[in-house]
Amino acid sequence: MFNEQQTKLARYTKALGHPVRIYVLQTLAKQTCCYSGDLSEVLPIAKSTLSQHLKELKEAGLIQGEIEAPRIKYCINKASWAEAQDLLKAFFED
Amino acid sequence: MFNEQQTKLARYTKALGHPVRIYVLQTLAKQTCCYSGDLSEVLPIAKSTLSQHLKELKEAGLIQGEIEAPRIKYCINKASWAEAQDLLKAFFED
DNA sequence: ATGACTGTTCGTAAATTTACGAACAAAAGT
DNA sequence: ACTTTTGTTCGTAAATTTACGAACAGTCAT
Repeated sequence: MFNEQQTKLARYTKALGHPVRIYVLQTLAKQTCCYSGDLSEVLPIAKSTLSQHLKELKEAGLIQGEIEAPRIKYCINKASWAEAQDLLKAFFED
Repeated sequence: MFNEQQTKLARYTKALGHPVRIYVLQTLAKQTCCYSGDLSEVLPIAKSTLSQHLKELKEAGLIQGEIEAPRIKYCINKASWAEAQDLLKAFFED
């Protein structure tokens, strides 16, 4: 029923659909990358909850985590980020 | 904790986060407007489910319904549509 | 007034989301 | 070895989302 673009767009926007995840993505997009702990210090939620949000963003493909023991450095996944941007651009340009 | 823009962006993207709602918005953005029945004929979901999705889009401000008895004509809410577009543009332009 | 048509609302159920603290795991430093 | 640091996973609970059919509520035509 739905084409690839519609499905992808829904997946990306769903991942964006929470203030915490918007904040995380803005932070990662501005500065290159950051650690989970950096976010945890600022955000008014439990570490475990943040971890869940990061997992969702990871599963949507928007971010990726690199191990930098004992921490994990999270960065934007530039390819997916660009794809989401393109899909949204096309979406609004109808 | 979150500013107005982040909250709004999350609200808009959350409303976009479902294939049915993406489809509806694309349809409304392409053609000027359409009736619930037109969508219902095409979409593989119950009328009542469609009605719920339309309600969500309405509550997010993205669409509006005009009574054209006995039907309801749904259209994009251009102001909110433009706002969502601007917020997303700014979001990706960081 | 009685049907036919359109779309919403209600009641319900299953799945998902959001959130927390506690427990756990991996790696580094002591 | 043991402790500290970092972050995930587990267990759980409450709220929300998605979906359906049935019932309802307007409006128009007969």
